[in-house]
Amino acid sequence: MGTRERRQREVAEREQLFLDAARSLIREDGLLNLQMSRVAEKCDYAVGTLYQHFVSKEDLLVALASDQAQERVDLFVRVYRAKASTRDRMLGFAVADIVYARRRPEHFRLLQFVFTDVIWGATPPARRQACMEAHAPLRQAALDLIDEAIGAGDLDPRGLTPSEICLAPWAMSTGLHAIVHNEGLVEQHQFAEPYRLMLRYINDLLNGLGWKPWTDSTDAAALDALAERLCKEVLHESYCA
Amino acid sequence: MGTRERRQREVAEREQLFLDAARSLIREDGLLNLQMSRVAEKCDYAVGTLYQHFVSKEDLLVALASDQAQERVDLFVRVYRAKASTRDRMLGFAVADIVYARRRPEHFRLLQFVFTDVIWGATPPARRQACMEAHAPLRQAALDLIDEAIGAGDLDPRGLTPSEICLAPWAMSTGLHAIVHNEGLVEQHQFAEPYRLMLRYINDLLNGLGWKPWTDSTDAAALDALAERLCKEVLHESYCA
DNA sequence: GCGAATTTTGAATTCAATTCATGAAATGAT
DNA sequence: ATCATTTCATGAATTGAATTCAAAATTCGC
Repeated sequence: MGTRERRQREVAEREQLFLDAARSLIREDGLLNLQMSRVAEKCDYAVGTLYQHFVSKEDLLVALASDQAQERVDLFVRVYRAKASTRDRMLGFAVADIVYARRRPEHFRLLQFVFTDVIWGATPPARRQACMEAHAPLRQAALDLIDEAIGAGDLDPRGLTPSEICLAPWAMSTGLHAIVHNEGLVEQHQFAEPYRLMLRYINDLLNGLGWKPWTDSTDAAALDALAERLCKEVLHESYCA
Repeated sequence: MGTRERRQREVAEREQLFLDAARSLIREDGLLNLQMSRVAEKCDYAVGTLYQHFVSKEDLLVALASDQAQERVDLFVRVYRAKASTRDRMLGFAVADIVYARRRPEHFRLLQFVFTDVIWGATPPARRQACMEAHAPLRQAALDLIDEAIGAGDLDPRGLTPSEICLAPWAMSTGLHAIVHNEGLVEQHQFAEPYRLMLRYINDLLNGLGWKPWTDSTDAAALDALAERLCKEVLHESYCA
């Protein structure tokens, strides 16, 4: 009978409603001021109902991070499938992140917060697992591309596993997002265009890793053009938003 | 009269007492379980007294992060002053961080947490300022070294400012610390020796940035030897602890 | 030693997260 | 359709930790 399924769907819809409400409240008042009762109120449900979906505030935050991951994954997959060299596509992942960071400025701040051990450690294992799984395709896309590059002879792993190679740009972009999304750090040091720098650094890193073809990092125009092209053709979005 | 100064010193000592107590409680029970009343209790003071030093829990955490920075700064300064090529010293900063991360495993987790905008945003401006200043020498050491390298012809900035060059390894190491110090990420992907990888990535990055002399990243033994040497001679610490 | 000023104290307050007794709605057997 | 049963939604009440603040203790200047 379809009754159970309908109910299941309604519950899923309500969960999405809560997540959207939380996201919108975070945009308005910041993560700092998010209150569970406000989330419930905004959806015209009692707090108890909210707690049937998320056993704690941490649970809600991690669920939200997982939910938002899908959109980022979609961008990564499009880059992975793009018609371009392995190297351009690797850089393209960074471009995808730049686009995504602009579209959802709160996302990386949320990610940074939930991956803090204070929050992560207070989150139920099942939810953590789901969050890891929601993000896994990002890594997988990078790993697949690395495999492809090795297979095509574009990249000599020189003793590293694909997973280890993947870690390098991952760390670089994680670190940059963390630095950029922190008021106080940027405002103090005033990096003109941190994300433009990110592309250059990753390009340098890929050169250092020996990913062919070697590409001149000095040629900012060429990097911009590549980013531009990927944004337009692959992500259907303008680069300088 | 020395009365005021004595009192001032007593207050400073007590502040240190609180910070040490907080650090020790965090080591025992984790950041998640830190309670202001416990910190006060552990020092045999009333909570109110604790609140004369730190206006909020966030304030205490940021103060703790600032306090711990000094030790890390000392390591950086020793590396900066070491007798070694500019390039070896740049890598040496990473070695210093590795040593420091081993000595104070909680430090990077705390840093990651306090630089979260939830915590940072709830911290009084004066304390934030102090925290930035406590960390500034790390950056300064790197900047000085970069200037020296450019001056000595070891490094062609190729259009980047020293500050921008500095950002690259900074982001890389920030990102790696964040990934490494997060249970769940490492445990899942099982990177054998993440910090050994860090040296290699930074080495690759320096190659990519064109920092001379070009150094073979494949030669793990050479990197280990350098790390070993720096640990022993400069940091007076064994590398494989 | 004495009153004013400063500091310390910890019980009381606050405030958001979380629980749970209650009643409402859905289900399903008769 | 009716009633017993289970399941679900509710929001007032509870909890627990951060924070406050009036009273007590201490220090200071004379």
